[in-house]
Amino acid sequence: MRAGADRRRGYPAGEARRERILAVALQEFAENGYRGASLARIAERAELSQAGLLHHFRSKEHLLTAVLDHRDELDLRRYDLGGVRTGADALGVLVDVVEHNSRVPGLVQLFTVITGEAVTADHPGHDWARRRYRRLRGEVTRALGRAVESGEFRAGTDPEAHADRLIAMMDGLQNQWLLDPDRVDMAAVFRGYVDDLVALLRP
Amino acid sequence: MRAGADRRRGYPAGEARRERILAVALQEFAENGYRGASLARIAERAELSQAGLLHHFRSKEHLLTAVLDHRDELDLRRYDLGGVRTGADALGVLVDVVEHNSRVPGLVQLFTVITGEAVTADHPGHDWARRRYRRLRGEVTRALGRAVESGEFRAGTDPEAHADRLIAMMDGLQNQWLLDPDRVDMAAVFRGYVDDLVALLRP
DNA sequence: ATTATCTATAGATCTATAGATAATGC
DNA sequence: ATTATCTATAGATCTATAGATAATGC
Repeated sequence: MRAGADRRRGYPAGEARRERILAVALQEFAENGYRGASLARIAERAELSQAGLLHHFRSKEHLLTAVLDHRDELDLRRYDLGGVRTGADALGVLVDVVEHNSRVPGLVQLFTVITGEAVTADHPGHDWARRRYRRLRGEVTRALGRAVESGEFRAGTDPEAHADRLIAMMDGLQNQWLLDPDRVDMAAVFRGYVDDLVALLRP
Repeated sequence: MRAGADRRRGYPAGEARRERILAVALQEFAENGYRGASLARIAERAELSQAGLLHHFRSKEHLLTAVLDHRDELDLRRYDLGGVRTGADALGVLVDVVEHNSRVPGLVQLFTVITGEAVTADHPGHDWARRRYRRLRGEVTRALGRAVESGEFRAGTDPEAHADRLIAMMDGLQNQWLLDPDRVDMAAVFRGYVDDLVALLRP
C-alpha cells in the first residue's frame, strides 16, 4: 500500500497537473458518484484532453482510488485516536471531526455518495469502504476499551457496540444533513449524543 | 399524489407485467444504483424488449419513482407510529423495523444506495429522499413528544434531536451491515441503543 | 530517454422515439 | 379503440487505446 511514497515522480509540471486532476475529480465524484462521473468532464475541468487525463491515471477506477487514498492521507493526519489519554478525550475528538465536517460539505458528500454506492461488491470503492470502516471501528473500540480498563467508563461497557453506534451516528447524520442542511444541525445533534453517552458510561 | 389509485388500469396482462418490471427494476437499482442501472438489462430480466419496457414506464426517471413509491406503499402499511400508545412502544416499533430489515438485505440496499446517490440535487430520487426523512422525523418526533407530555419520558427531552439520532442510527448501521454483514449485528446494536435510550429518558 | 500532451477512433454502451403489427376486451 | 409488444434507429454518450508530436531534464 505505502500511501505516502509515490513510485513515480515525473516532472514538476506533471505533478501539479495530477494535483489539479485529483481536485476536480473529487468534485465530479462527489457531485455524480463514481458511475455518474465522466472522464471527459473531469478532463475538461482540469483543462486537458481526455487522453491526457488517462496518461496520468490509467483508468477511471485508478482515478477514484487515487482520489480516495489522497483524501485519507490528508484526513488521517488531522485526527488521531491513538494518542488520546481518556475516553472523554476520544469522544471529544469525534465531536471535533463532526464539527470540522460541517464546514466541508463537498468532502462529506464525496464520502457519503461513494460509501452508498460501494455497498455493491463490484464497486471499485468497495474494499476501500470496508477497510475504512474496519479501521475506524478498531480505533474507536480500542480507545473506549482503554477507558473501561482504566475505570473511567463503567465496567461491562461493550466498546465495539458503542464504536459501531458512534460511527453509524456520524454517517447517518451526514446523510440527513446533506439532504436537508437547514433542518439538521449535525454537529449539535452529535454533541448531544456524546454528552448523553458520557453520562451513561461514567461509573 | 394518491399513491394507491393508479389512473390507468390497462389489461390484466399489462398489470402483471408492470409488477414484474417493478420487481426486477428494484433489484437492478439496488445492485447498480440509478445511474448504473440499465433499461436494457431491466427489460431483459423482465423478458420483454427495451421499447416494450418504455411503453409501461415512459422514462428511466419515471421507473425509479414508481419503484420507490411502490415500496413506500407496501412498507408504510407495515409500521405505524401514529397508533402507538407509549414512547417505549414507539421505540419498540423501530426495533421491530430494524429486525425485519435484517431479513431483507435487497430492500435495505435499494434504500441505502438510492439515498446515498440522492444527496445530489439533480438526482431523480432527491425529493423522494427528502420527503421520506421529513416524514420519518415528524412521526418519530411526535411519538416521543407525546411520551414527554404524558410524563413517561423526562421533561426537557428534545424529541426532534432524538428522532434525528434514531433515524441516523438506523441508516448508519444499515450501511455498515451491508458492507460487512458478518461483523455487524445491526439489530442487536440498535436494540442496545434503544435500551440505553429508554433508561436515559425515564424520569 | 522520459514525460506530457494531442487528435483520431474503435467499440460498446445508453435512453428515447417512430412506426408497424398483434392481441384484448368492450 | 385501446393496449401491448416488437424492430429499427437516431443521437448522444462513454472508456480506453494507438500513434504522433513537443517539451523536459539528465
